[in-house]
Amino acid sequence: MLDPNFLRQNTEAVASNLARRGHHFDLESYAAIEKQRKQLQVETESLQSRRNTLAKAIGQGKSQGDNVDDLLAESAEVGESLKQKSAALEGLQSELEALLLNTPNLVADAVPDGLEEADNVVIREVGERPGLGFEARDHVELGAMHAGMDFEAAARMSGARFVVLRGSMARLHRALAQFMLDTHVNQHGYEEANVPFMVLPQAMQGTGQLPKFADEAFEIQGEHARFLIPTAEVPLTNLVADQIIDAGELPLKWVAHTPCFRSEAGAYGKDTRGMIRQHQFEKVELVQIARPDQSQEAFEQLTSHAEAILQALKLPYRVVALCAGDLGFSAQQTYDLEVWLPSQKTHREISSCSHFGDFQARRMKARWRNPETNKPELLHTINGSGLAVGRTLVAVLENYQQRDGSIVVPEVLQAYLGGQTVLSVNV
RNA sequence: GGAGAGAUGCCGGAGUGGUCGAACGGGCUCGCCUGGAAAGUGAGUGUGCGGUUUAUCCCGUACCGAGGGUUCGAAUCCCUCUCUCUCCGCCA
Repeated sequence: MLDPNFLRQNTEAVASNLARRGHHFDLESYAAIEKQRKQLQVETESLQSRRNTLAKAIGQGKSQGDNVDDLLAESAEVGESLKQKSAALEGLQSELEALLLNTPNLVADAVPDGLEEADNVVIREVGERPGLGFEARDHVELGAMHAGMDFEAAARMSGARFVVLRGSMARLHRALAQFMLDTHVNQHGYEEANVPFMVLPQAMQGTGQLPKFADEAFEIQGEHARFLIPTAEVPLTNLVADQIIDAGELPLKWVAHTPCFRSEAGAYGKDTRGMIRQHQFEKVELVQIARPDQSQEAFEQLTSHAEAILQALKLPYRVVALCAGDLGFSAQQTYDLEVWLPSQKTHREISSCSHFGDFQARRMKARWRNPETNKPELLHTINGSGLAVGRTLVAVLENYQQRDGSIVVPEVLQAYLGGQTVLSVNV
């Protein structure tokens, strides 16, 4: 959520910033609502003030045996008009809140201009593409050769966009997740967390998935509304919701391995083949909660932590700075990490690292106590995939495939597979 | 699933209709004391929103788990919900 105060005082600057990402902020209707709100709030509060004064006087008068009929009469009048004013005010305030909840974050200055994917800027390219010397098979084909990916069985029980992994594919998938967790915990100083996979609507609102993107998440039927998490960002970031964190504890660095559930509404016909876009996938997620003056550095650092996994796996990738129009709703700045897929002869997103500034923190009421002011101030939140496990599996299979379809096990994973160095087709 | 108890400020814990933003204790901050420290001692110590100012100050308002109600007036009374704890049952 944007700072309402800042918005009030810099409305046009906000509107032109949001225009960078292609969001139209309706200046006129905002100004109209805001003007009414101000007037109504002043009126309401002065009525409340009058009511409090009267109530006090009535109490005192009664205790002294005075006649308080006049005061009671006025109080009844005040109560009546207060009822109307406050109802009107409430309506306006929720209108304003709805507007704010549906307004995306401001775009950081460093973000490149542009409205489409084509305007994204490649910042660096790392690693060497494998010289296979033969036509690359895609992961679906490789999975089939290893009898390790059963899309049909998954479809029978769960419908489209699911997969059953078996044997070496399941084990390789698990090894990847374990390796990522261990690396972030042991090398990068993150605390491992195991979190709920279902959350209440307010948690989804805190990180920005609600109210605007309800149709992209799975909602649980039941007594209470709950959502399957679309990413561990939601439970991890919400760890600081409604909290005031001591300065000494910052930055908080969390990592969690969770399933992620996405309805992929609006993605019909896109990536229908294979494991690239599923309703359920696994991800190792990094989250940092930082003080504002250190958040930019934390963002760059977190990105490098995600990159470290790709580097350790010796997967070729590139870092892309998303242009303003391609930024997610809550993000002020985002780097995507895209891994090279030989079968598609292109880079595909395998991680997205974003800086949210205080946008999520304001929604969550996540604050820290600034020792300089001794006041609670909003935190900054940062997160990124480190990495998407399913897509990493795809990348490993495709980049490490041999002519006969066997897969060389990346060195760092061998310990997780009992020392195995190759996954052969005929086993 | 059944029975009961509870939810108050950074923490503990009072408060059962008015002068309660909330006693008291602890903690913390700033002083005093001291060669320094402990002990002692004095003062201070919530947040959101709005107005004003915009560096503060100040004023108003709201907040005692959440939402609704009764009342001139609610932390205090009533209703609903959520969460926590204890006992029983069930269960991975």
